[in-house]
Amino acid sequence: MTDAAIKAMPSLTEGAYYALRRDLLACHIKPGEKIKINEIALQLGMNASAVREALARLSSEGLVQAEAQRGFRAAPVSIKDLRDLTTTRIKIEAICFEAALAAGDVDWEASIVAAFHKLIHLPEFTTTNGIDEVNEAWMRAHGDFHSALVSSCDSTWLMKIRSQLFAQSERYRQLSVRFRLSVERAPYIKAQEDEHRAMMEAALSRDLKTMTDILDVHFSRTASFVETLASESAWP
Amino acid sequence: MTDAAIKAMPSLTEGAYYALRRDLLACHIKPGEKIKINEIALQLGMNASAVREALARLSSEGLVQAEAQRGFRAAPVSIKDLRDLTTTRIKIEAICFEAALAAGDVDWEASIVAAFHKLIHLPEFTTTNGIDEVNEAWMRAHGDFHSALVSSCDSTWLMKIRSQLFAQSERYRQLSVRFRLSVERAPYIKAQEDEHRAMMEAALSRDLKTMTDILDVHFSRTASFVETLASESAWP
DNA sequence: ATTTTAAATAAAATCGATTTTTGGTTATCA
DNA sequence: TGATAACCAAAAATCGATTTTATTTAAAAT
Repeated sequence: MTDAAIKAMPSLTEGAYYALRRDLLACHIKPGEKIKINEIALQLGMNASAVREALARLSSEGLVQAEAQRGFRAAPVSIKDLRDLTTTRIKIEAICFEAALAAGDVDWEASIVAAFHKLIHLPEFTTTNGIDEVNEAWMRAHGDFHSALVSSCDSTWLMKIRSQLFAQSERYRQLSVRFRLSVERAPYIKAQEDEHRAMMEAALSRDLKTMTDILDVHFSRTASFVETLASESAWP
Repeated sequence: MTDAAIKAMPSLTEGAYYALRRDLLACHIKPGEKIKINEIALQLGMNASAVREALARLSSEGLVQAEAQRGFRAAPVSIKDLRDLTTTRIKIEAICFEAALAAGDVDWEASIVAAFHKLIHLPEFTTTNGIDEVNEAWMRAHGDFHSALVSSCDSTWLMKIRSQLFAQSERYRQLSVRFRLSVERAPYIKAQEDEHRAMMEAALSRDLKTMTDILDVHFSRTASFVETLASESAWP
């Protein structure tokens, strides 16, 4: 987030919140890393209090950990947490989709088709000077596609829970692409695209069972891809 | 929370957090009510910054609403929200219980039996000078019983979500007992006790289907009891 | 050489004061 | 009279400084 963008926010605290959130999701602040309040405040050109407040918010969301008298650190990652997160997401997303199905009309269907169309026309990864990065635009489109699938779900609470879990998993995904890859990426990308298409079709044909099955495969496969990379770079 | 208890907390912010949380759950701070930071700070004998930080945390939990430049207010209540919350809780609690069943051993069963035993020996309401209050001890025992039912669930994420929703619904329950009652309470209490017993039995006999059915009835009935009272005192 | 104690440093937590914004009130003008 | 503008008090947001706590480093002692 640029300085100008931060100043344009409704408040400095909010600016700090979004800036930190973005850095945390992008793993620019690494999992488990100490967050020095003064450093961040200096960096964002604001007072420490505003940063503290933003961090307090993020701690309730599970993106940072707060420990009394020793400040804040980026929430750690672990295989155990990734597995828990994944199984939980599968269940929550299925419930959201069930509700979405019940309330979904033709506009909902159209939004899925549109989101899918955008998604398949973007590359997932870009390679600059031999360094792999997730394509920001793809990331957004991917999030939008999954959101579209459940967008007609009218439960505020379910959607809030869902987006919280989604943020967590984004962090794991980001983490995985930061490492040099020994695994071949092409089949992974192919499988993912197939699953996205199958999800769209399941939604359009209002097939809950198929959708939940694909969601399970989709989330599980992504998680095990992340796990594979994790095992190579030794996190707990 | 007493002053001494606040000072004993690991930090002032944490003291403010728990004090505010308790007041919010007890509806001592009424839904939608403006929270004046300086007032709270004065009241708790600490600086406004500490209070702000606590409020920031609570806003992520959905117990308070934050609006830039116009501070904080207790999260509002509404029939719509209560209904959404209730259906969401029914689903989440069912998932938690399913996981608990899978991992539950005899210790788990014992903890349920123990929690139930404590619960039935406490009165839900106490009447002091004609004013109804929820019995603090019953509240705790009730929470403990429901926790016991899912205590063997090993998913950190599910349990975190569950406790967030539980806190929200406690607030609605608290709200309901603050009003003079036109509805007869005895049948409500009887139904509730029967359901608790049925839940225990369903857990002990490892009967998922029965449990989810009772959870549905239990949460729905409690919610409609709250709704009945709400309609008499006109909240949205 | 390793553990214990003490001092120094760095960071977090807290505070009191200042600035900014808001919401309400009064005054002014068409 | 009704709308607009200027003012004012209250509250929120932000800041800079102080106090407290943790961590590191150095010194002393076993």
